[in-house]
Amino acid sequence: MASEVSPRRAGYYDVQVTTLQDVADEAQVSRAVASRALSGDPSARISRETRRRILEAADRLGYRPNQLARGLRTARANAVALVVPSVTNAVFAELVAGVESAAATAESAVLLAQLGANADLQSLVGEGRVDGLILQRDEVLPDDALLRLLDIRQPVVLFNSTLTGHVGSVILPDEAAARLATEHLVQLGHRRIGFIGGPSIHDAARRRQDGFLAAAEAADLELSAGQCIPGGWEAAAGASGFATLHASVSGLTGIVVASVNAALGAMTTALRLGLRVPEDLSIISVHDTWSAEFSFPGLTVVRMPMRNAGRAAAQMLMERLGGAELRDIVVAHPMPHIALRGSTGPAPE
Amino acid sequence: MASEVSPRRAGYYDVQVTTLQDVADEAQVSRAVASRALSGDPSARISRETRRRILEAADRLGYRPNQLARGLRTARANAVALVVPSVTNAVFAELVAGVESAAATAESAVLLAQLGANADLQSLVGEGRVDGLILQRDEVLPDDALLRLLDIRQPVVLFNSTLTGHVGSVILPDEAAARLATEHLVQLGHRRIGFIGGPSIHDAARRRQDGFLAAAEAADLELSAGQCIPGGWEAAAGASGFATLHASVSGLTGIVVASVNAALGAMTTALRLGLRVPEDLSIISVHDTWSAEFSFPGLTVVRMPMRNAGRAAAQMLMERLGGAELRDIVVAHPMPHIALRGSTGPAPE
DNA sequence: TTGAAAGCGCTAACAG
DNA sequence: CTGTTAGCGCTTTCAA
Repeated sequence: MASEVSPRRAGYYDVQVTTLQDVADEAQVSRAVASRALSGDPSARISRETRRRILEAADRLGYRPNQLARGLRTARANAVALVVPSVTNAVFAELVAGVESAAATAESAVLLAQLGANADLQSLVGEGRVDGLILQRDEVLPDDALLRLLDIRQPVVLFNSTLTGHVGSVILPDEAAARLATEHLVQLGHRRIGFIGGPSIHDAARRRQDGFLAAAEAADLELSAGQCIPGGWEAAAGASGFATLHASVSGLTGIVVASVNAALGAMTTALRLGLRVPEDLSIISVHDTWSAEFSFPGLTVVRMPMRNAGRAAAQMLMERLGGAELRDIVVAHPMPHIALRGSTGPAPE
Repeated sequence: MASEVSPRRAGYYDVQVTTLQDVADEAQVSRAVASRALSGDPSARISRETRRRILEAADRLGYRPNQLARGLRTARANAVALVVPSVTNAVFAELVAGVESAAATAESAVLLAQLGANADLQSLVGEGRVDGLILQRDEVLPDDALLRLLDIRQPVVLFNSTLTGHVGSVILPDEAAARLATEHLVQLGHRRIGFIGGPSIHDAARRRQDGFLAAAEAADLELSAGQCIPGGWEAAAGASGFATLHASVSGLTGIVVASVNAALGAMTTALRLGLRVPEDLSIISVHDTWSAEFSFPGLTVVRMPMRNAGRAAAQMLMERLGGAELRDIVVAHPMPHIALRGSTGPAPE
């Protein structure tokens, strides 16, 4: 009874897969009915028996819809792209997980991509492979260049950046996180606290600096020039940032670093300079990764709701594809909270 | 003169993009000619003047080919997937770069994906989005399950695994790397050297263990039971591996760890146990990452030709798509070599 | 409840 | 050298 999977014409088209037609043949119905039955749309009126036959046939033949054909027909790729500066950055592990979980709910695939030097979203998004994207800007692209980059037909959700002229951002509670980090050191008795920020181009970096400054002011800390400096997100930036800080400001007993990779770089530099952590110097940072857990000493960090932010970003994008408008939202749940490890301790003396 | 970009029918198809037809209209030629001119195929005989007009029109209209339509027509997605256990693992940074560079040469896109618990290559590859894939197996999937997973129509290049019943692997010089690492410790005077391997399920782990054992034998080291143990690729595995090793074997002055993340976990555990690195214990590992550079002490590692291996994998896959056969190859260029950092030093006494 | 037909954007065979 | 035509696999009217 089971009919053969139809052989395709030879020639340019020789990838033989089970098509909808094969399923329809097997179930003795037309393509149209098979399509409706498999779409899962409950409003499609199909007899119980026919639907069963079709589903069985599809199952027996191992049918998978061709997403290229489907996408061509419906003008929907059923995929979104998650674009980050560097996919191998452990900071993104939970972000990716959040995005994937929300996308899976909407039966959309997630394509990961890096925002390389030859940043060209057009080639990614302009060729129909994705319906929209979630983008984390990198350290170097200035606002106007980013805005030009975003001048595409597809919706874009910015991850942890707001941009004048663009609506659709998912923002983390950066200010609160940096404040919390600073307060932690203050509570441990630190009075001379330095701050190594993110790339000054990045608004998240500004928010974290604001958080540091607010907490410093609230605690009545005096900040000398050069005690609060810009840096970057990566280890090298943290390393050179700490070297600068150490050379220009004396007597620091604690530092807040805007991001975890930079903090690891800063801590290593401090240790190499002969400082003891946390006896001489406490270090705390924002974001959690396995590398913070497995550094020595373990790095105390403020955990951010990365997973939920990723989920929110994907959800908002999906809703946009369903017709809703993009908005700017803050994901503050769960609130930033401290993962206490070994890099912070009481201020010396 | 410039004609309007044609408005599409309203309805389900309302994504308005510039199509080939628009370019053809603008250049006053047929779609077919426009297609040939834009394909870049030099054997397509088109008058210089016509080609110029078409290229200009495409440029003026910002034409981008719809890859879904193209893929549907040619049965080629012009994309390959790179599937790894965890995209955020820094070990893959160079692998990704290598794959992307080779894919770019073939004008193929690279889609990154994680081999999650719900490992289902079918949904990735069976729906026409990619022409083939490069796969790095994870720690848990046994051979037979992997083989079943690979039972797909599209070609698969395995990264650093060989598998009976599957041809098409790109292998690193694991044995040489582990041997080199061990020899490095021997040259520093170490005689009691432990080994924390990868997941025993993984043939790369076996090769690295073989390298360790070969070097140990060549140097006439005596190995007591439990001195060479299986572990895993990640930090937690290295941490517990070291704890086991430390508890069961006394007097070790050096350890070789099969992979860098695990080595960082092992080193941290050693430091937390009060051992000094490298004064009491030297640690060396295979693979390089920024985290090895920025650990304290810096982790001495054996660098592997990850970038070239990635490039080779992608190249082989592209050639397969062009009709060639898959093979099993070893990428040993540049040869494994040591990046000397602070975690290794002369044996104590 | 089902089927016939059209067509998404593109490329390749073939004819002119 | 250029145009006509057909059709990749799918979904969605529209008519039966």
